[in-house]
Amino acid sequence: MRPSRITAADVAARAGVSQPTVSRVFTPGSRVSQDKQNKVRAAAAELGYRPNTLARSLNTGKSHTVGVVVAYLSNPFYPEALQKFSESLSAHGYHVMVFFAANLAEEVDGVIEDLLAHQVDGIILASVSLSNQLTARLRGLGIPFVLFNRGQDDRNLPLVSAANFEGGCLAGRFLAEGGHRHIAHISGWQKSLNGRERQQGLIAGLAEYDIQPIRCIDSHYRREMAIDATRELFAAAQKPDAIFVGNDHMAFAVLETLKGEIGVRVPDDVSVIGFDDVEMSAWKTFNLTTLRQPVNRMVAATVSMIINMINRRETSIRVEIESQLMIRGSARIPAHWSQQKVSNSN
Amino acid sequence: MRPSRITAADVAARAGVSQPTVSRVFTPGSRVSQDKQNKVRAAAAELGYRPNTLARSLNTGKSHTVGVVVAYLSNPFYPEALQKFSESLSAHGYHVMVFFAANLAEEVDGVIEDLLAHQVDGIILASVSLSNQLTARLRGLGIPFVLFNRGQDDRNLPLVSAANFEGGCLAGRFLAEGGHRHIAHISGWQKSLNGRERQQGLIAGLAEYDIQPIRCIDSHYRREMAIDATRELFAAAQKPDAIFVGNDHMAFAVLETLKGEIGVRVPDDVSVIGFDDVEMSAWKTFNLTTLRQPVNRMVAATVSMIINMINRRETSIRVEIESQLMIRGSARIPAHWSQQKVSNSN
DNA sequence: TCTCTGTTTGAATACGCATTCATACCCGAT
DNA sequence: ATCGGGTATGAATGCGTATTCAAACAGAGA
Repeated sequence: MRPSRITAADVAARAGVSQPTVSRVFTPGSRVSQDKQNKVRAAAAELGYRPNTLARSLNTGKSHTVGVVVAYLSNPFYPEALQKFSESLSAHGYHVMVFFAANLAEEVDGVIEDLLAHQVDGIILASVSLSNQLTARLRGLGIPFVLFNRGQDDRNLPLVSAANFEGGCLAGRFLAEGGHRHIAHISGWQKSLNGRERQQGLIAGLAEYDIQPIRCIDSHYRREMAIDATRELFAAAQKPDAIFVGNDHMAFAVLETLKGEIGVRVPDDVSVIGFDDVEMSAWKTFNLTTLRQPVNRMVAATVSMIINMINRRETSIRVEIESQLMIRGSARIPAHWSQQKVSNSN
Repeated sequence: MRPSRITAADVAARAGVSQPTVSRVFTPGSRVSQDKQNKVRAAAAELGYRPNTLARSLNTGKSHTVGVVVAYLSNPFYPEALQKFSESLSAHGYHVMVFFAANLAEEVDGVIEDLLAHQVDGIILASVSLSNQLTARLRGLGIPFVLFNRGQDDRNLPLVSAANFEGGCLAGRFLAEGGHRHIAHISGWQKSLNGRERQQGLIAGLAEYDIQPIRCIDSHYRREMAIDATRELFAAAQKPDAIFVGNDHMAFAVLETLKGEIGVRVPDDVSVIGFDDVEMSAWKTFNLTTLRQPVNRMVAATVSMIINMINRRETSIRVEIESQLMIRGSARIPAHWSQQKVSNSN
């Protein structure tokens, strides 16, 4: 009644060979005479045999499984990334075990323990932070992990992210050159490196024009908080003429609030710039000018990094991918900034 | 250098007991004297021991892993569902292995083979169809599976879905009573049962008022096709005064096209109703009247169904969950239809 | 014909744990 | 003191595969 009743031994008996021979037929790299190989394959096909991955993993010590931990999926950037992770890892012969963990340290730790018990070969942490204790533990166990889109203070941790600081700079310059002078920032979580770097980038970019942001509000990458922040900005005496938002997900909420509730025009009265360039940003409804995080490239880099680490091969440990400004309609376009092309090799 | 160097035998040695005793300590249901139990737990803690799930699975025959196959994540209904699946299954002690498979039969088959090799205990197919050959195979192997939100012609397959026909009816009645007479349908994929049932429901609902839809266009649940369909509808002589759209994801595209491109007002000129009630539907930008598919309840039903099947317990095989009309602002509200409450137990 | 490489192959074993089975043990009842 | 019934424990075994290791074999060169 159990699945996979038929074992290598069954196939061996049917094919008139030994079990190890069957094993070798299904193990790339092993040599078996063409004759026996045919017999084995025939017998396997007739019986519907598939090698039991669990047993295989048990004595190779490699599960060919990668754990992907993600905080949440309501920001559409992560579904996009998750799907690409799965597809890319599958193409490399790895299976994906997904876990969700909000950024509570205990929760993450529990999930990691779970993954360890499952003997995953590697772990990808998408937008999830790791306690120092846990990174030490993982290192001690020699199990590779990569942070995706979420740096930490420890600059030695393997990381793939966009060039957040430069992106922030770019946003700042673009807004400054667009003639804005009262620029606010609805920032990503300031306890995440991403959030801080983008903010610092904005400040640096504006500083080149001797501008300081009129206000920076930490909205934790959360939609509701971004809405509140928007209201707050426009309740103040000095209202902004531009808002740089920590990610697209919040930027949508900001746009909505500006147009639907506050009643200002975008970009005529207020310019808005986001960060991520998720698919929705290009929708006519939002038409959001934003800094692209090239998901495909980021995922590819992460996957190749983790696979290299699993195989104990040399690999770069930190990859920062240039983020490109996608100029659309939500922010005034400075005269001499040409509309940049959308790269197809995102 | 390998992960999880320490085994039950190591712990046993350290605690001065036998390996089976260690095993029993970590196997709920087994009895061990309090004395040894303490010693074992202490030793395990000191050594950082975790039972190796692979080895455990190998001889229990249960991997405590469920495969979740999903077609794509660009429709936000699926990320929501996926996250809930993962959380719910985790809470029940199961791990989730995700796979993506477009609806090409070969692709799905390959993925399933992969899952079988991994000895998953059960499979959830979210919006993915199964070839007859494959369902037979799975049945033969005795491995449970449940179709989620995607029925097939074979009415004996385990399925959880919303009441699509009734939902379609409801949409039809609501539009008819709202005074619309030129009602079009931008439908979901007509090769999926969902898509057909919703359409048939609409037709039946309208029939009660002696109305026939002026047009039904199959847009395959695809955004771009929905946009084209919208254009097509308004290029015709007889333009619709209401559109029922096969899911929210397409409805957003329809709204966008109506307002931004065709230049009609919603709901003044045209009413729009969607299906799903994804989170975005409640955003002020869309404010979409739609038929709710209660994700939480659907996921809970699916999970309990699959777990019952895994444990060879009695379980209902088909669950159809009532879909509730969420009245918002994208469709004219008939006089005597009261604003329905949003159930919190979604 | 004989020896010597090089290739196939099977017997034995290990991977880490759960599970039978039999033994040792304990306490109360006789 | 003896016995019975229940519990706690360890030795042995098996899950399905990959991997030594040695034996069997084939062919080449002498």
